Amino acid sequence: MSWTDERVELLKKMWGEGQSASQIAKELGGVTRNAVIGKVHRLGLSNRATSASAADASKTEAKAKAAPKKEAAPKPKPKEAAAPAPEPAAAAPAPAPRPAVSSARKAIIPAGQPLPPQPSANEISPEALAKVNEVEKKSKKLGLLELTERTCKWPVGDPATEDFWFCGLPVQAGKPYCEAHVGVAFQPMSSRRDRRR
DNA sequence: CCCTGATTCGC
DNA sequence: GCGAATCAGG
Repeated sequence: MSWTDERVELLKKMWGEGQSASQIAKELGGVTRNAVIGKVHRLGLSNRATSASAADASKTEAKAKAAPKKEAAPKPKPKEAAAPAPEPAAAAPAPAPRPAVSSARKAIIPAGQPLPPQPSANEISPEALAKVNEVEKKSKKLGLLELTERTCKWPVGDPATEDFWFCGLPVQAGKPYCEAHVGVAFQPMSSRRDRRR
C-alpha cells in the first residue's frame, strides 16, 4: 500500500481526532502503526497532547537543546527555592478528560483544535454505573493472589463471604482498574456541591 | 504484558 | 519517502 492522497487525508483526519496510530493503521489497512507514525512525522503534524509525547518531549528537548529559547526562571526572591504550587484538588484525583498541553514551546497549537468527543465527563454517568454492572457479570472473578499488574483490581462482593472476587479484566495504561471501573473509581467532582447546614 | 508515540537508519 | 527496529514511557 502507498500513501495515496485519500489515505493521507484519512490519516490527517483521524490523527486530528486524537485517534491512536494503531487505530489509524488498523483503519487504513496494509500499514503498521509504525508506518502511520512515520508518516505523521514526515507530514509535519506531530505533537498532539498525549502523555507519552509530553514525557518524551521533555527528553527530546533536553537531548537536543539547540533552540535559542529562554527558560523563564522568574525567581526574584531566592527565599523559597521551590514555589509551592497550589493544588486545591488534592483529595480528588480528577483525571482531566482533556490533557492540557503542559506548555507550548512554540505556538504549535492549531487554531481549530479538534477536540475528541467529550459528551459530559462530569458527574457520575448512569451509563458508567450500568457498564460496571455489566462488567461484573463477565468479570474473571480473580482471587487476590491472581491479580497482576494488568488485571482490574476492583473488588466485587463482600470480602467476609465467599461471594468476593476481583474484577480481573484487563487494564490498560498503568491504571489499577479496567476501563469501566476507572470510570467510577475516579470521580472528579462529588455530587455534593456545598455542605450547607 | 498490554499499550502509546518518537527516533533512527537502511532501503 | 518509507517503515521496521528500537527506544522511552504509562
